[in-house]
Amino acid sequence: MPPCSGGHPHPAHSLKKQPSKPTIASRPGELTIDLVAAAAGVSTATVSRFFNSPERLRKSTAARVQEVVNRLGYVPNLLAGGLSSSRTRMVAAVIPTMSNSIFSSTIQAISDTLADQGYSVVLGLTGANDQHTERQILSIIGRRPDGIILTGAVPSANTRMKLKASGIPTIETWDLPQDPIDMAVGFSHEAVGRAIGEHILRGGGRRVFIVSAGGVRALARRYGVTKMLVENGVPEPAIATFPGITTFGDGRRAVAAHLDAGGRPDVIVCSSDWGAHGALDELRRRGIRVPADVAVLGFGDIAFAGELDPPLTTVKIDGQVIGENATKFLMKRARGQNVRHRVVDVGFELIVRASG
Amino acid sequence: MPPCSGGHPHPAHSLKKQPSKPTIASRPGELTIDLVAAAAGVSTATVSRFFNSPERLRKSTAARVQEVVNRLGYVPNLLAGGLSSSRTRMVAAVIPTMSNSIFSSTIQAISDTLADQGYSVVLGLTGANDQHTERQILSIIGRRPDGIILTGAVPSANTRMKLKASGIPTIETWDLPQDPIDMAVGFSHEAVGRAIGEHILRGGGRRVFIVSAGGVRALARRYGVTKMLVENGVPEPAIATFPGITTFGDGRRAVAAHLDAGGRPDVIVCSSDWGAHGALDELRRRGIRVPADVAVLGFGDIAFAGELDPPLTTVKIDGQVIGENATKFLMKRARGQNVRHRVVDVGFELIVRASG
DNA sequence: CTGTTAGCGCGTTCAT
DNA sequence: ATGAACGCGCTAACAG
Repeated sequence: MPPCSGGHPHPAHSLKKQPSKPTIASRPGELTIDLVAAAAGVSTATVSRFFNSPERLRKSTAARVQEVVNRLGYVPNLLAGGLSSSRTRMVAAVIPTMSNSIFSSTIQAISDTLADQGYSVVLGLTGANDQHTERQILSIIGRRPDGIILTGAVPSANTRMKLKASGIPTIETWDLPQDPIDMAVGFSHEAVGRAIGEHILRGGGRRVFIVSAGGVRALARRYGVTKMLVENGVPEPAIATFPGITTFGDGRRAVAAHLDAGGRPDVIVCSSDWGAHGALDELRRRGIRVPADVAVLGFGDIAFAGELDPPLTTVKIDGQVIGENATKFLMKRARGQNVRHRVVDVGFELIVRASG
Repeated sequence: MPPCSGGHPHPAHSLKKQPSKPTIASRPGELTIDLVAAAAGVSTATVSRFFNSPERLRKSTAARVQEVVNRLGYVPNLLAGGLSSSRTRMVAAVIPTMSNSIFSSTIQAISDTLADQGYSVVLGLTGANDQHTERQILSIIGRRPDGIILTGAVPSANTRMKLKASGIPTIETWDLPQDPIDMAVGFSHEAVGRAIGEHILRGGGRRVFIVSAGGVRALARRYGVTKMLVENGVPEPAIATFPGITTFGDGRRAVAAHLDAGGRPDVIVCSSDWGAHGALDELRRRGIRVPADVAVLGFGDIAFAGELDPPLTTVKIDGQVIGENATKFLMKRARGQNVRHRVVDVGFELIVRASG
């Protein structure tokens, strides 16, 4: 290490009291709009317009700016832009986890629709049991996104208030809350449950076994199924619950345990296709035929649900449509337009295949 | 609607020329640090310190600020904070897609490790074929994150330059680039291929069929396998390639087509466990025994690889460890420390199960 | 331990 | 069609 590596080693003897040799907070080399403007021989406003409303520049001016921007490799600081304009071109997506999330199609659709318009997605992962929802949402509000999309996470009353107070357009998805924070795009989980119940009734099933996740959404579906069955004289289903998403292993082990304990179901309802997949697998190993001996129903219509053996009967939710609707809401709001119908029911589809 | 709802309904008759009744860019109700400071009877700096270095405040002062913050529901504007401090407390994660991505464990780990420290993750989805990598990365650079983590995406030479020029710490993951942009955490795909090749040699396989994705990583693995086999007198494998991730359906159909075309492999190597899963399924339908008639190998060790029938032999990468190492790098850099070994090989593990 | 003050880089009036 | 100047909300010296 050299004893003296350049710069001003002895600032102590600087003359007088320089009123403001300002502290350099940013990296020294940082390229700013002023530098670009100077290099192009225009004002900063012109460079700003070049990026935000190029149509208002004379062609020749735009070309000149373009050239300098390319040559210098200037990338506008969106932080500063956002602070100045209070439009950050960010939307926040709050989901429980990354892993085999049923919500990935929604996030993907949001990102895809918004990327063209220069928007980015900030992720808020709350954990399977929503332990960290409040913290994540606070941190997100601090970033002042142009919109917040909640999917899967169920905010506490306190958090809901903070969201409302923030004034940030908020969209709850994958559900139809009784009292929306702001806007909502989803479907009724209870209605899904009822549809499954009706399907079971049509098939004449009577000994129903439900493998379910623990959240409020899965609970609503369970409730729909059970209500429909009980109201029609079918005995109340047996239930196994798991925290978080029902996995392949969960489905397999739940079925194994139930059978080993003497259960003889004629219908197995799983709260995810993963669980149903595991159930199918366990049944096959035991030589129990599907659907001859027992029907198996899933939820989600994952990519290969139709390619399983036998193909899986399940409920399909169009996560992409949910995402697209959510961004439509956001874009409207961004344009200052008022959204009339603040709740959209995208429905669902019971896809009957060979498994039940 | 009341005809006149307060405020200054007739600003036209304001006296003289107010030098600057500044335009209100932000929402009128926006709560700022100054308002909080005033309400607490302290200076803005004190409120700032309350959030960023509370230990430097007298307990009683902190309590007073705390009370006001709670009562008013103040959430600091991280945009302004980031602009001022040039630390945004954001890290960007660039990945191809959300859906059944092998990288989700890495992103999850990054988010989990960083959430405590107030960091958020911005997502850059580039598409399966990296069409939009450049645009996404530019938009990300504009947000001045404290770090950029590249996983799966393979930036063009041009984009690599922009990343370098940006001065933002950048970590390439899930690979060991010959010429890293900055830092890297990953493993050698070619080495994985060689390990698979060795495993095949040990098992005596000679008619190998490879179902592979199209990207450069999968290509490297394929190359490793092929080289190892050919160097040891095994005929060059047959190959079927698919763009993007190899899915369940891809695996199933590739195997079906290969068999229908007269292929009689004794080893099937898939570039994802999904593909291997599909292959297993197709083989079972055709009454071909695994591993007696043909061995099946996967890649990724997805959650239920060990629960398939038969359990799947595959290569396990610890995506979580990759994510943790990446954030370690970033945190070191954030503290201004220099990172000594800028490339970490996390290795991989060949997990031999019953399928081959 | 606390207050004062000068920018951070940009969008946005308001002139011209 | 372009320029000048202010301030978005906050952090970081520095002074006390």
